[in-house]
Amino acid sequence: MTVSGAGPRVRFAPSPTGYLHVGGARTALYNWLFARSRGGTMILRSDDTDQERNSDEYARDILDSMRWLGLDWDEGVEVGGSHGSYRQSDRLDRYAEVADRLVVEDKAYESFVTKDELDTFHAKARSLGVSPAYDGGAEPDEFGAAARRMAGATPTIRFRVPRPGETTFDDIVRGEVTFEHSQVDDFVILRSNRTPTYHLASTVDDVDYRISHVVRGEDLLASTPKHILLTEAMGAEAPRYAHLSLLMGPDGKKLSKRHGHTAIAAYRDDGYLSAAVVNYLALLGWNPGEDETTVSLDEMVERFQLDSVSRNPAIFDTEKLEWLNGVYIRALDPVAFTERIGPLVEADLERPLDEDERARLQAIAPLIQERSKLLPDAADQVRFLFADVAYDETSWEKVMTAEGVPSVLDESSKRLSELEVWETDEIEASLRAMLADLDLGARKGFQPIRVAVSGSTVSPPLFESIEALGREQTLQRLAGARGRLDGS
RNA sequence: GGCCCCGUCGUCUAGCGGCCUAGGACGCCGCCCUCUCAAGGCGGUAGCGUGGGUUCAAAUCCCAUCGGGGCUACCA
Repeated sequence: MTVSGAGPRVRFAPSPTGYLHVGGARTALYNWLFARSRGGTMILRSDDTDQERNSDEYARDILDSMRWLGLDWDEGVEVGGSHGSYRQSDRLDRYAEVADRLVVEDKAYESFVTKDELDTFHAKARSLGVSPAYDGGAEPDEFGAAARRMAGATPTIRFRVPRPGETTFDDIVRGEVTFEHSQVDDFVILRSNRTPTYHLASTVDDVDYRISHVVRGEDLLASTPKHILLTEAMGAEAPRYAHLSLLMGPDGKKLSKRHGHTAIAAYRDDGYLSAAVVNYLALLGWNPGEDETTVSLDEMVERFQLDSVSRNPAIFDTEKLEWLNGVYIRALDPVAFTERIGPLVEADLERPLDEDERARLQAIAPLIQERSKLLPDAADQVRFLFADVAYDETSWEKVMTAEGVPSVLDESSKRLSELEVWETDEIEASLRAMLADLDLGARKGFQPIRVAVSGSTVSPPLFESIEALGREQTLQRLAGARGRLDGS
């Protein structure tokens, strides 16, 4: 029996300002693994306070991608929960209320300083080589703030960072980290349009929703003292933090579009299996132990340890992902595999497969299954079975111009036409007998047939392919190749 | 510039003072298997950024240095 509230409460809080990318997905995964391995609660929150950049399309994509990866959530967007809305845009009043209360308690104050003035302040500080923290002390004299206040301008609300002082916290993956308050600006918590900044909204939610562990990207490490200070100002106890290192591109730079796909959905669309993606993501910063590489979500849940997550930034390199995808494709049940590739084959052919074709596809499926790293690879490999032969010129040049090819085509055609049973074993026996009679090696003898039948030097195993193709088509293609030879 | 984080094969990582002649996986190379291509089997290539310490002993601890990254918004 599960006691409510016994385990940790974690949240994944993406902003719908972009697709769910691989870095975010890894953060989501680690949050999920932590919750699931500790009997905790996974919460999905939408940090949608940036009106300008939000979009429904992104919001949709994030949810779809999460579900595709198999990462579910117990509370949050679309599933609800006992804490009200899990969309920050629904809680704007709450954030303003907290900000106002902090002002009343003198833990925050109204500020009329403009962004430009502060930029100047920071630039000056930097040129002097000193820490650039703004503490509100210069207001209102040094700036035009007094005038603005008199003119009735709407202020921002800034948090009053206690000075002097420092904030230290014990990060679960990084260990003890300390920030001097002299490095922390009195930061804006409520904009002049009464809208909350990330720091306020995120912190208020973490407090209100009783988040016990904040697992997020390292880009937020330096913001953590702000969040802790805010939390304490609200009279709450700060959660434990775990900052995950960032994902890099192959060149060691921050991962971005120019390194290839960063959106999870793009991997799904390219024919990756979610199990492979999730497995690969898990490996980026965590190892299952026992020299193991291939692990299911269930196995990960069993072994996951947040404090053993790596501190090193990891480079996202798709080579290993591709290999893993191959592993998962091979592990698929043949029927399931056929069901996955069927639609891809039909899309490729731009027509539906009929009953007979489906059966033939199912028959060769196991053979192409072990030859596919990506699902669409499979469609490429079986195209010749359902469409007209398209000769690959390089392949043709390579094998069809050799001596003795005409006789191989003629002879194989003759023998196959005389075959009584159209089955792989019979086909192979007959063609091997032909090899012996013609005194040809397997390579020399079979490659022309392969090219004639499949159009390429690379194909699924020949005899099975011939069986799947059927006698009529096989003979027709053998003759077609023969004709092409004579014609050229 | 300032503050903070990080530094083991090309890549992801194991390692937490002697078990390290540094292990595994991907990649790459070779061999085997073989009707092509894969898959599979076997073998190989390649690394503790650098310099100082501490210690009988350091990849493991300390310092410095170099390198990479993050933050430094009325963006999240």
